[in-house]
Parts: sequence; structure tokens; C-alpha cells
Amino acid sequence: MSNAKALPLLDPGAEPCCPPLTERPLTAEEAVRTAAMFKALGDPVRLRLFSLVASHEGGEACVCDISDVGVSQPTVSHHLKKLKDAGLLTSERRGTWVYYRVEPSVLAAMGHMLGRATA
Amino acid sequence: MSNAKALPLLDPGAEPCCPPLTERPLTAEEAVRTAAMFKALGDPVRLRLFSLVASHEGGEACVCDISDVGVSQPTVSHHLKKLKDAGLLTSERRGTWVYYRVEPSVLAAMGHMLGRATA
DNA sequence: TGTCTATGTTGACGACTGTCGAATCAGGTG
DNA sequence: CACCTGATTCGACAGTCGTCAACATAGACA
Repeated sequence: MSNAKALPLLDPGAEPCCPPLTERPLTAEEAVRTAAMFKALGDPVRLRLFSLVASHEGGEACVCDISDVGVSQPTVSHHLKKLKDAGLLTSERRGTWVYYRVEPSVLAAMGHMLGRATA
Repeated sequence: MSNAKALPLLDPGAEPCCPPLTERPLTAEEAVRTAAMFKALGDPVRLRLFSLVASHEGGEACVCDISDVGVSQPTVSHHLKKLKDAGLLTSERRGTWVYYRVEPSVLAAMGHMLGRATA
């Protein structure tokens, strides 16, 4: 987390994960890992925070810019941490503010599972 | 797996839903609706059941064929109902057995949000 | 150095969720 | 008709989750 690199510095055992859901049944282990990512996006506040970061210019945003989602700031921090734990976001402190950015590889993996990118 | 009909017999307010997450921040309402779908897939058992149905031939499977996910049958039924409530599955009773099938439009919508499926 | 602003952490509370056993409903078969 | 199998619903329980107020930490600036 030193600086900007698109290199997917993946968490322990975070491959492309899984084939499209329409291709083959998931194993128990795959399901556990994948469900964790879906669960991270399964909360309205978290989903909104994630979209705020993902749609921000450069794919990064500081907390001060996305704290307007209707909950208290500790709660925002809590959800941001959950997203980070799920591997969907990475954080970087730059001076006074902390910037969050999306992990594009994980996003693509989830989209691949759902959208059957057979093309 | 070119199913016969892609007809989306939509649930109450089940449009294409939302733009890709990387395009624009979701509104609160969009986030609530979309998070419900992600949450439905946010449980390992449910995700496995869903993949079992989705990957079955014809996109449909009877309960008797997907009950081997490590939990009791009432629990399977419970999760199946959740998936149905979320609009991800539809059920149909055919004689003795009940068949579940995936709702392709919802799958595509989620994939579109995450991975911008292709283009 | 001290103080102020910006984030993250802790502890607690209410609500929801996943799970099971038992009971119930639906349909087929003798 | 009675009976049996498959599937859902009911009631209850433990565990997790989302939320907040209060406190702690990190860095900037005077």
C-alpha cells in the first residue's frame, strides 16, 4: 500500500476465485469465500460507500467526501473497514486525509461470476 | 444453455436496476434494492444452492437434487425461499417435486453493475 | 509544544439471521 | 381410503450485524 499500482496484491488465496455461477456448482470452500464478498456488498450503506469510491475520479476518494450516507461517522468507518477486510477496498493515508480506492480485480471477478463473460 | 425464453417476468420494480458501480454513485433507494440482491447471495449455503440451480441443465433443478449442501432440509427450503423473495429464483411444482430455476435478467443486471459485463 | 481537525477503535444495545426439530401441507401409490 | 414421501412452515435458540456515543489516535498548524 505504498503507492498506486494496479498489481493485485491479493489476500491469502484470492485467485480469480470461481467460474461463472451458471457454469458449475461452487464447492463449499468457494462458496464461503465468494459469499463473503457478496455479503460485504449486501448492506445498503456499504454498497453506497463502495459506489461512491468506485465512481470517484481515479477510483479513489477520501472519507471526508463520502461520509454523507445518512449514518454517523464511526459507522462509516466501520463499514469501510468491512469493505477493506473483504478485499474490495484499499486505504491509504495521505497527510490529514485517508483515501480509499477500489480493488479492480475483485470487482471483475465478481462480475465474471454473475455476468458469464463468455464473450 | 440458451434457454427458450429470456422473458423477464419481473417482480415489483425489477428494472435493469442500476448503472455500473464505477459509473455513478447509487442513490439510497437504488442501494437498498440492490443490496437486497447481494445480501441474498451473501450466504455460503444460499450461494451454493443458487449455483446448483444455475448450473443445472436447463437452468432448473428440483429440491431433491440440491439438498446436499450440509444443512437440514428445512434450512434448504428456508434459503430457497429467501432467494425467491429476492427475485433470484422462481419455483414451480411439477407433480411430486418442486423445481427451481434462475431469473436470468436479475443475474445479468448484477453482472452489469459489477463487471460491465463486456463492452 | 499545545491544540485542533480528521479517522479509527471500543463497548454496548437492539434487531436480524441461520439453524434445527417438530408439525403441517401436497401429491402419489397401495 | 390409508399411508408414505417430498417440501414447506412454525417456534425457538444462539450467533452475527448495524448502529451509536464516547474515547483514542494520527497528523497539521500556530
